[in-house]
Amino acid sequence: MTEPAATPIREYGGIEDVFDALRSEGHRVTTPCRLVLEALFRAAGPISAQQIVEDTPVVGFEPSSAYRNLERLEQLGVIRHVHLGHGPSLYMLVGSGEKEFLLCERCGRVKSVDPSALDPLREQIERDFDYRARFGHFPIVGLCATCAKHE
Amino acid sequence: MTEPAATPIREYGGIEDVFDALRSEGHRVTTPCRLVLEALFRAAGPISAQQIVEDTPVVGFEPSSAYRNLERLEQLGVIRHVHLGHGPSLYMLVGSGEKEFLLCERCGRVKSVDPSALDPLREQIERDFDYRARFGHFPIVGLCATCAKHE
DNA sequence: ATACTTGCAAATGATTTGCCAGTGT
DNA sequence: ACACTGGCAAATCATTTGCAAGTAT
Repeated sequence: MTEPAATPIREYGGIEDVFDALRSEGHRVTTPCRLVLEALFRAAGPISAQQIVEDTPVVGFEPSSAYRNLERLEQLGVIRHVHLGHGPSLYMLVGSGEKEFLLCERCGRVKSVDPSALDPLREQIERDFDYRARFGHFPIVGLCATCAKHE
Repeated sequence: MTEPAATPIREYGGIEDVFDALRSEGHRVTTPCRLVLEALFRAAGPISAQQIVEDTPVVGFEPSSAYRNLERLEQLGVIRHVHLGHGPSLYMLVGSGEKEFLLCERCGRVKSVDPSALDPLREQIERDFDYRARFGHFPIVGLCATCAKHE
């Protein structure tokens, strides 16, 4: 692994701040760490570890390194992941608008909503079942309007 | 695979009816098919393919056969499965009280509830998001009362 | 300098598939 | 009889781990 980063990501803003924050907390900002974060900054939405590696044309950038960095960054609260049905975990940056998800298990479409939009639901679940529901890690799964009609 | 079935399951009632139903629809009731169904009839709750094989001391009963039969039986509507967080799919008989689930992602505890208990929730989700939520295949995930306190 | 990280290969866990032999109807 | 199934081995997919070599601080 000797190539420079694929693209300077400066224009997305913020990534250097993440590097600084990591360093100031005593963590090392290594090449794979940077590549993972750059891919996540580049991404339009939640992406898999495999996508992160594929979207990064740097020889020697290994899935295992991506996973190790994803785990570390998640523990540090920089990123998080969601399980959308079957399929791999999808990772995203924390902070850029916390979201919770509704997944259509027929067409796979994902609706991202503001947690506050689900608060009434959460309250009802809390009241009825004494559970604090969270839909940011595992989404609400069902059928979207379109697919519900086709059933 | 030449051994007789591990245990006669007659006392659980109903399994012979399932065999008859399968045969009358032109499906073959083979040894692995019986073993899978027997394990599911025996089980207290949803169990994994691995548990099914482990709970069945019949040499030559292979995971692949268990999976093939689980898939078939599911397509026939005899069984279904749920994804409880990480970990393998858990299979159960259909009909013996349809349930939907709430999973505590901290302690792993699962609460099974009658679908009707979630209908108000479903209505709210339908109203607010135009989604028909179903929690029988993917549960509601969050924190149970106990774990919510410890957070 | 040195502890933390990596690259790479091999292991893991859940599940699937290929293929030919076996069996339920 | 014969198509549907099974056993078994190997493949797949997502992810993890072991370990010696590399590197960020």
